[in-house]
Formats: sequence, structure tokens, C-alpha cells
Amino acid sequence: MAKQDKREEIVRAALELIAEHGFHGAPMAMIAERAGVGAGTIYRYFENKDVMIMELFRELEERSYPLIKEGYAPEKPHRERFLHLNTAMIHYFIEYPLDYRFIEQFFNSPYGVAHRRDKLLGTKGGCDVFKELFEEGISQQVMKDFPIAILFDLAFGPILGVARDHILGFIELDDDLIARTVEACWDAVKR
Amino acid sequence: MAKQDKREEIVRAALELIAEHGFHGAPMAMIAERAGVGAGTIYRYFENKDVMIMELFRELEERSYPLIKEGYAPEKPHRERFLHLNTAMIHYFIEYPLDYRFIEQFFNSPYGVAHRRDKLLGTKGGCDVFKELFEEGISQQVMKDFPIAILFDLAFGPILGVARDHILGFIELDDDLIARTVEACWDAVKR
DNA sequence: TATTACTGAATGAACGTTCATTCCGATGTG
DNA sequence: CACATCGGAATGAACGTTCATTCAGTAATA
Repeated sequence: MAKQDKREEIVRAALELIAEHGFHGAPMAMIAERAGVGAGTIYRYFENKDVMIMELFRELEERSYPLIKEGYAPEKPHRERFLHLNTAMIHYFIEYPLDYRFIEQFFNSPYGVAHRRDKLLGTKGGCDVFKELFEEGISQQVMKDFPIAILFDLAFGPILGVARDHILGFIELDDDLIARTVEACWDAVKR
Repeated sequence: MAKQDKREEIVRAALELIAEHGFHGAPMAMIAERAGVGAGTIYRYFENKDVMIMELFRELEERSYPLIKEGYAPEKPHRERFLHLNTAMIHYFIEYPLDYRFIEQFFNSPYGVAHRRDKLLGTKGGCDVFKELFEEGISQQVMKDFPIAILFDLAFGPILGVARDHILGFIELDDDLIARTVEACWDAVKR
């Protein structure tokens, strides 16, 4: 197996196992086994488990961003842009349930808290369409005048919830239901 | 120390430590130490750690339910009832941040998934005001015609989010902000 | 004294990480 | 071409630590 392949196998195995069983239910030995490499090999690519997890999240973000921004038109009305982003996000989660489950784990962990802090304070990479959209929406009085964090909660809290319910089999999302759910989120944030 | 006090001390210590450090960051030995009892004593009151965690959640639910239902008037309009419940819930979380953090941990774990399944399918104790309110709201065409699970997500997803943001210090909730946030959630679920 | 409650050191399983060793393709040599 | 040498990649047994749980002994209680 080529060097790059090994790394990819490790990433794939880690994503699968962490998504399925959580950080603490996915020992390094198990990840190594599923990746088809020795336990020590992982440490040739990642300093330790924490670093591996953060790197994994970063790669996920990189993969998902283009999918969500695909077809996004900054010149369209706020409402349309909002609907586009939220719809794309649900579709992404449904299409990649492993990604969703990993992201969920990540957000509900100390890593996730730090990440959210960076996002909200904007201390990291400013290329955030969501934040831009919300700030513009507030200043142009199209959206309710809330702190950004609350707009995030109103917009994405339900999205994460319905995605989880779908993935766990509590509901069956289809295009119509998705559209109506996203519209409901818009009702929450619009003025 | 009396027998009942010991149990209470264990419950208190477990809640504190799990809320602060998560399930995996709160070893039984540490819980015992903070409770001022021997490590083995915990096992006189709880069969094992899993059982203790589930029992802890049950007790939290029992404590919080009366607080949230206090002043709830089933005869009032749906909107008022909704605002009452959601406002009470935010206040509860803010007033008892340890409870919030424990509940958050719990929901994002296999226990929480099982619990949600029971809630949605109604296979457990039917005294659930939320479910009643939503079902009534749908049938009387006051609320959007969504599966119950989605209404839960629209109503409580943002609530959990803003509570977390407040507890973590990302935002500073006051009565006005709470009222406006809850109103926004109502916008999401109302027809 | 008989019974029950409590204790905390002991236990063994599980974990992340390390490191002495093996492996293997590239390079050098005759 | 055959063979020897080399060096980084890969390995997985072993290590030290941490944890939930147990249990033999002690204290409290009746």
C-alpha cells in the first residue's frame, strides 16, 4: 500500500469508528485494525489521538464547504441565500451520515466549544458565508436583530436536530419536508 | 452521615463532576472522593455507573418538570402556552447550569438516543405537556403540520443552543433577549 | 453479639503511546 | 546481472496509566 493510501485508510477508519461509537468507543487499536495497518503506524501520520481528531474535522470541513456553497449566489436576496445554505446543509448531512455523526460528536466536546468560540469571535479564517449573511441581514433589517450566536442557534439548531432524527430513523425526510423545515427556520430568523 | 444523606452526596458529586468533565472525565473514584464516601459505597446505591447515570437523569427530570410546568395554564391559547414552556425551560437551564450541562451530555450519548425514541413514540409516561401541546396545535391548525419530532427540533434546538452559549459565556441572556428568542421559536412553529 | 453499612486497597481489563525490531525498495558495488 | 548495504516506513508486543468494579476487613447499629 502506498504511503498516501495508508493515511487515507486511517482517516476513513477513524471517521467510521468515531461516527459509530464516539471518541471513547473508538480505540486507536481498533482504528488501526480497520485501516489494515499496525497500531504504531497511526503515530507516523498524527502526533496523537487529539491531533488526529482535530485534523479529521478540518478535512471534513474542507470537503463539505464546496458542497454547501455550490450554486450559492451572493447577489440573490437574503431569503434565497439562507434557504440555499440550510437546504444544502441538510442534504449534505443526509448524504454523508458518517460525517454528520462525527461532526455531532465533535461539536459536543471540548474541541467543538473551542471551535465555536473561534467561529463566533471570527479569529479564524474569515471566509464564512454564514456569518456574512447574518451580519448583512441584520444591518439591512431583513433579519431579527439578535447576537450572531443566537441567529446561528435559530438557523442550525433545528437543522442538526432533523438531520439526526432522519439518520436515526425517527423521521423520513423528503424534498418537500426539507423545504418546509428550512422555510420554518427562515420564519424564525426573518424580521 | 445518615444513609439518605450519603446517597444524596453521591448524586450531587456525580452531577457536578459529570457536568464539568463529561461521563468519561468523571471516574467513580473521583465521584466517591467528592461525595466523601468510599469508592465501594457507590455500589451499595447503584448497580453500576450506567445505572447511576440513568437514575441521575431521571431525578433531574423529576426536579425540573414542576419548575417548568409552574404557572402553566392548559386553557390558555397555544401561543401563550408555548412561550411559557420555552421561557421556563431557558430560565431553568440558566439557573441550574450543572443540570443543563449534564442533560446535554446525556442527550448526546446512547442513553439520550434511547430516551428520545421513547419520548417520540410515547412508549413512556404519557404526561408530556410538550407533546400534547404540539399535537393539539397541529390538529387545530395553529402550528405547522410537521411530524412531532421536527416541531421538537424547531422549538428546542435553538433553546438548547442559546442556553449553552449563555453558560459558556458567548452571549449574555437577559429577560428581553430570552423573550425575543422564544418568540422567534414560535415564529418557526406557528402557521 | 449479630447484622448491616461502609471502606479503600486490590484486581484485571482497556486504553494511548512507545520503541526495538522487521520489512522493503532504492542505491551502491564487483 | 547478482549481491550487499542502507535508511526510512511499518510493525505490534510491551509499558505505564487509568478506570470500573470487587471484596476482605472494619465500624456502626440494634
